[in-house]
Amino acid sequence: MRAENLTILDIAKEAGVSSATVSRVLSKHANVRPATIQKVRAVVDKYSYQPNSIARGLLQKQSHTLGVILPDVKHPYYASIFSAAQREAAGIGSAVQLYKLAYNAVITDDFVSQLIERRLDGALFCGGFVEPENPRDLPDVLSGLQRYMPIATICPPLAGLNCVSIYPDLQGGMRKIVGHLARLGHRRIAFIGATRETRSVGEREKGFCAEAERLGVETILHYENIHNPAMGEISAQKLLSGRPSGEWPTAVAVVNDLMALGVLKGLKRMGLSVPGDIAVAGCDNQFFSEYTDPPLTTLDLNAEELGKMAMRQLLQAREADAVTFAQARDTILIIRESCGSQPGCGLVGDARRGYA
Amino acid sequence: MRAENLTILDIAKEAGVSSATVSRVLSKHANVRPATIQKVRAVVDKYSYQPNSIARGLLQKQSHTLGVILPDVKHPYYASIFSAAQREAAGIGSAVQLYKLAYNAVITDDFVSQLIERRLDGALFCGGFVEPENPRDLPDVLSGLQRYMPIATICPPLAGLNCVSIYPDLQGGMRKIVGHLARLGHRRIAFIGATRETRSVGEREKGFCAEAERLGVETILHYENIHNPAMGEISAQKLLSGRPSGEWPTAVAVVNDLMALGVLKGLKRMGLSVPGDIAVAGCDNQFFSEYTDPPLTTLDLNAEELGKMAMRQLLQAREADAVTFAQARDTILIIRESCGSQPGCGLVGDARRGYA
DNA sequence: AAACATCTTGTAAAGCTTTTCACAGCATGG
DNA sequence: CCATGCTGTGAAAAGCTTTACAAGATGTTT
Repeated sequence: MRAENLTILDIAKEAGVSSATVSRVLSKHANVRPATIQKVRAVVDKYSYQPNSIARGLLQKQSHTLGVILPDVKHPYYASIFSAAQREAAGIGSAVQLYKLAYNAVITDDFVSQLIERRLDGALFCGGFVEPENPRDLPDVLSGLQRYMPIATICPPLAGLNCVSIYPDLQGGMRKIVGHLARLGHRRIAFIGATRETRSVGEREKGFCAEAERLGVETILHYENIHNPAMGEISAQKLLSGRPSGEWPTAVAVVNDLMALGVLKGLKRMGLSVPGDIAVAGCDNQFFSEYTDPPLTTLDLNAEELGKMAMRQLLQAREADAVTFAQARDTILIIRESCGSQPGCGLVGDARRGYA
Repeated sequence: MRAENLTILDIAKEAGVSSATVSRVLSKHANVRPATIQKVRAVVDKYSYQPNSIARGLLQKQSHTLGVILPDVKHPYYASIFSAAQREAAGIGSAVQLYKLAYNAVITDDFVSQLIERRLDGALFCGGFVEPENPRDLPDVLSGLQRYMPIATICPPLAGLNCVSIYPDLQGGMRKIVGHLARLGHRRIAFIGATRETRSVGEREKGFCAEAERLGVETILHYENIHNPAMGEISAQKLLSGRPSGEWPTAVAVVNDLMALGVLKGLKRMGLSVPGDIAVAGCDNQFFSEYTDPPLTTLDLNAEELGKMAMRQLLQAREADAVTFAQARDTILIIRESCGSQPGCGLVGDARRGYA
């Protein structure tokens, strides 16, 4: 367990050269005689010497480490983002660290201090804590962080903060879902959402309502403050038992697939068939969405692409000095069976998510 | 974007004290006059100075960073482990980094070098790459790493390697499943597994076969080399179409819930009902297992507990010098409906997995 | 053969903090 | 009043590497 304490000096001495030469051999090979390279290499290999990247980092003012701040890596959406971010960073030899922050947490100076102390090369924020509708002093806190490292968020741009911002076009996505349902003949559609104050839910609602109005479809909005399967089950029952069956929606658009999983179960438990009695649409296209009963029609947000792009931009932001970059990414409607089928509508697609 | 370059020296000068005093104020407060503390604090706050933990790490030979090596953080089992490890480490102010290695990869010296260069405080390995039945030089490579940092694995102890090793009692778990199925009257049970050479699959098989033999139950072993939902679907069809329907198993134990998801779909597609025609049991108790159709009877490995314990032991291993620690953790049979129900068997339990 | 360019290598500083040691000031006890 | 011990603070070293600069070696050109 005791750490080996070989330093570059030890190697240099044994090879009969200076530490500078060893360093040159180990890094760039620039202007060092082949014979010397060999000599040094031999000693390095003999002791399998590993340079200390902490010392290097201190000098170069780079930690080769990025921080990713998420509410819950067990949630498949965030897992996809994190995974993609990791791969992108690993591509240039950087590592990613996970920091967890409750979904609706306030980002405090104390939290930000952690990131600063570690002198990360960048921070990627993703979750409700970075997208409240009333930002309070959020931009201030993040601006403070930004004096030390570039930051990126996976949500629409925050007023008062110039940073990288990559996000799914949720408004457009919800319009696709409403359009799809309307085309199937639904005239009264419910939206089951969560924690209304976040932009990611707000955007959905906006797109949902806008398209519904455009098409003259009646809407019902239902909110819960947690969006997991269990709450989905409850919300389905609350939604229906709250009104006479004559006023029930004929279709439900759920804020995400996880919650939709529960909605499906809730409806089934009430003796309703999907899509026969009520159509259900989700959002996220998780790996399990293809295997629900019935298979879930959903919106693919391409979380991996979001994570990859956000990290890529973040890594580039180190170079450039102007780091304002905002981009909404398109979503894809995945039509399966939970809304009834509509062959030939031209929107069909499938992106099966795999495991290593 | 430009980094703020305030050092402890700047703070010391402005406060009219030495850097040593500032350091003392910032860390332990031991033996420094209240008036001085106040004076220093004021300056620190004024500039919101953040000490550079890289420099600290260099001196203390600690990075306050742990590495977790996984095949795929999108996989819910690994996500749970990672999440728990992160929480445990965060509890003492350490961060975790994710390193990805293909499930059946060979751990190379190059890979290990990454971890060593970063002088991590420990490494937690979890995945097929650390549990081959024929270890080749795996123990050697890991022993090399171990001279720099303690390591832990979430799999049974590897011959020739002394490290922390926390793992689910898969043998015992499979016995529970077989026992449950036998009690329900099944006399011919299939096991659908994957990548047979890994211990995690080997253990399952061993427990499966041992209990089946003990109870005089006939077994069918079926292997695929990938264990995802899609492959589950295929394997169900291969399993049945490969033999006359008179020789079909009446129950199937699947290596994990993910694959079981596909098995359920495959059986349904063949027009078979679960559990009516064939019973299905999974393994892992994922969040979605409660929401399949029918809800999946499965084995809870308590991945979070595994991750938490492994990380806890790993963190402790830094202190102690003897780091051999092996522990099999018990599993819980979660009885739902996919095997038919068996009320009053005394094994019922449920552990709903939540999201933040 | 001298002057100059190029290549190779070493010296030393820089990067930022923590910690050891020493010292000064002060109080306590004999 | 002196010896002793404690408290608070500073100077300096240590931790390990990279890099700017200088210098020596080698080769080329006139």
